[in-house]
Amino acid sequence: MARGSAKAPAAPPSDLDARKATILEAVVVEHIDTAQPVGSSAVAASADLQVSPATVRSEMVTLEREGYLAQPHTSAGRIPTDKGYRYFVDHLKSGVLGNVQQHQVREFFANVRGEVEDVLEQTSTLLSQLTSYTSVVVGASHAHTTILSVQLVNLDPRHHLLVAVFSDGSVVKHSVTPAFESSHVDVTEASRQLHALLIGTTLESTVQVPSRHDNVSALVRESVSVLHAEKPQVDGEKVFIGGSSKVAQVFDGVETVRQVLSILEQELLVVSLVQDILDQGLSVAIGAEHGFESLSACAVIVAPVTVDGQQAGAVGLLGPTRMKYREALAAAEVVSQHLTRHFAGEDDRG
Amino acid sequence: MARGSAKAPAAPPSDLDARKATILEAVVVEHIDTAQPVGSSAVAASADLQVSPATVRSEMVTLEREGYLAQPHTSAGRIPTDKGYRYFVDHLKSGVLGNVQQHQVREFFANVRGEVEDVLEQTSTLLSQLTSYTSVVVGASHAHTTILSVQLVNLDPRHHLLVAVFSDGSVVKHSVTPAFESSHVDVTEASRQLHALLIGTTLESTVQVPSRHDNVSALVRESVSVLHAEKPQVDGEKVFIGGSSKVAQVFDGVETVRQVLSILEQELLVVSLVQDILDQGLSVAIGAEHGFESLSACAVIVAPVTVDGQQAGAVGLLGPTRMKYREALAAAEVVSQHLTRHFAGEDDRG
DNA sequence: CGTTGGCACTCGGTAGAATTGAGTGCCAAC
DNA sequence: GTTGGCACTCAATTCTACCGAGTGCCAACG
Repeated sequence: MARGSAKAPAAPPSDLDARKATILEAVVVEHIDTAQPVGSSAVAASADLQVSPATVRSEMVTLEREGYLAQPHTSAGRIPTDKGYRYFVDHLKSGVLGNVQQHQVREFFANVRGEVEDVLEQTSTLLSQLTSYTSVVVGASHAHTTILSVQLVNLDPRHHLLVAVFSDGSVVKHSVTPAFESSHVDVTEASRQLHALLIGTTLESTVQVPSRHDNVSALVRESVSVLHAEKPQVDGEKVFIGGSSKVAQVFDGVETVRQVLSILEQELLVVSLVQDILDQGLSVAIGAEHGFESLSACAVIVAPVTVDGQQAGAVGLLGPTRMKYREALAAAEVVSQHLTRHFAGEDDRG
Repeated sequence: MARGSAKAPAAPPSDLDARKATILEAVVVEHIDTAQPVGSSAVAASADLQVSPATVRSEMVTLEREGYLAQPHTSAGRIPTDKGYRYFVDHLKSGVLGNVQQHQVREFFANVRGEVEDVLEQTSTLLSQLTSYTSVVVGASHAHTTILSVQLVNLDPRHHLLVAVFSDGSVVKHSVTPAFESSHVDVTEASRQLHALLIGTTLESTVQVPSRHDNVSALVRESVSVLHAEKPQVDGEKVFIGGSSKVAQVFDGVETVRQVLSILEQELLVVSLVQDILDQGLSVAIGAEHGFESLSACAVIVAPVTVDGQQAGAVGLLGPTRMKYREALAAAEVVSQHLTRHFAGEDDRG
């Protein structure tokens, strides 16, 4: 913004005139870099607007009154508020990844192979290394994928294992422990029936379960219900968190570190955090924009990963509100695209 | 030690006389409690030995000379060295868990159900809550368990999924992506052959793979090799880490926190750390006793979990060298026993 | 001889005072 | 509207003094 030689006063979509915008940007950039309050003279020097510190100062009072900047105390420089960061991010020209990092990403995706889970896990590590922030990779739900294979395996007379394979290559296992004992033959038969019953269905489709009262039917009923109960529980979503040690470098204050780690421990929270942000149509959530009280010192960047046009997962980055948005956004963007392409490629490779 | 009315000078297995031992113990206890250097008068007051601070002091110089204690600086109290902690731990009468916590553990194991992985994960959370330290639960390797079921599922013509179920209820999946395309029929046949070939074997046993050159045989060969390659890779060991946020509370110094988290991120390291300690026959590793440079500020407590007398996993706790050994040891002990019993119970429940 | 009280000494931690300096707000002048 | 000048503010730094916990040493004591 205001970087180009904008001649028309065609103000940016928001309500700041060009000069205020430039000043705000300068403050944000500088503060992200130094973590210090930034003063008028620094702004006057850095930005290419040819005005004196005094002028900058008077603009700053306005910016402060309007909530974009704050002063830790009188006689200190200004720091951006969450609103200030928000403006900055909204008006950010999408950055480009550094060459080294671009190379690193390409390298990674050229060589990565193996199970989806492994890829996602490694991706989270990659993303964290790229950015020095903690990364989050949320794996796709397989709610919509069809079942390719179901099998009931007999562990012991009243202890069986239901194993289902989905068309996206994911495997779900669940124990089935009915109150009655079953013979090997019964289990095999149940397995056969389950196979016939469930192949080609999704976890969302309803199936006609047998209502007879023999052991085999009971096994089948229990298996089906166990399998379908799986869905709302985890929705098949896996979370991979990379670089949680970065939290300790990037935040100051033990208490903040503890709180952030504590959230990261709870995978369900992380999933819903990421999903919330995506649902809001955002790619960045700053401070209180996500509903998490204890993450108010954080900014979260997310980028969806799509398969067949459907959102099937996401990558995210978590850092302090003064994180390097340009780089981090670029990294998340690039990685999510590569990931999307990776899965697409995998699907039609055969 | 020295707590009981020991009449004989039957010294403890190590080389400290009773009074030195008492003093050392007092210093350790106090320092664990307060995190401060402890002085001679404090020791004289706390321990039930009826001597003056001066005497304590003169003993302390000896203890320091012998490497059990250290002084942060002149005119400060003493701090235990790793050797001091070691002595303390070696002579620790095994403590008992608090009532509340005992109850909590019993409650937990009475109600816990579900897949092994879930149990282990929840156990790690439990253990961390019990102790306020970060916990580690290492899941059993299934190298020795037999294969109950093998299946090759056709995802697309050159993309298949090998799913194996083991007698311990674990499931392994692995993609098989041969260079050639295979029909559905071929895959089904290969699946059938694999089943016949592998059922009842372990990952360690060698099997006679067909040497013919048709597609099906090739599929079978590739599947078998892929499955057996699984073994050394991960050895089926899963790691669950609970309460990593505790790291931030329990250690001081951002750098330490970062280093510890950084280690915890690398699951393989954690596994080998735990295994190393167990292999040494220890239940506690203090400071440099485990080989990990960056964990020199830590103590690690481990307790094996056995199934059928075989070590099949372990639980662990990670804290600062000045951790509450008695409680933590008791917690690890109790939880590992419960876990052992849990798995035993599960096995013969049917 | 081991134990003890006494005592001088050390040195980190704290509290207060003085100082510095970055940065502001205001204002008069351009 | 912009600017230089200027008085003012206040966190951070430095310095000083001092306190006191704790030590090491020693002479005396049973």
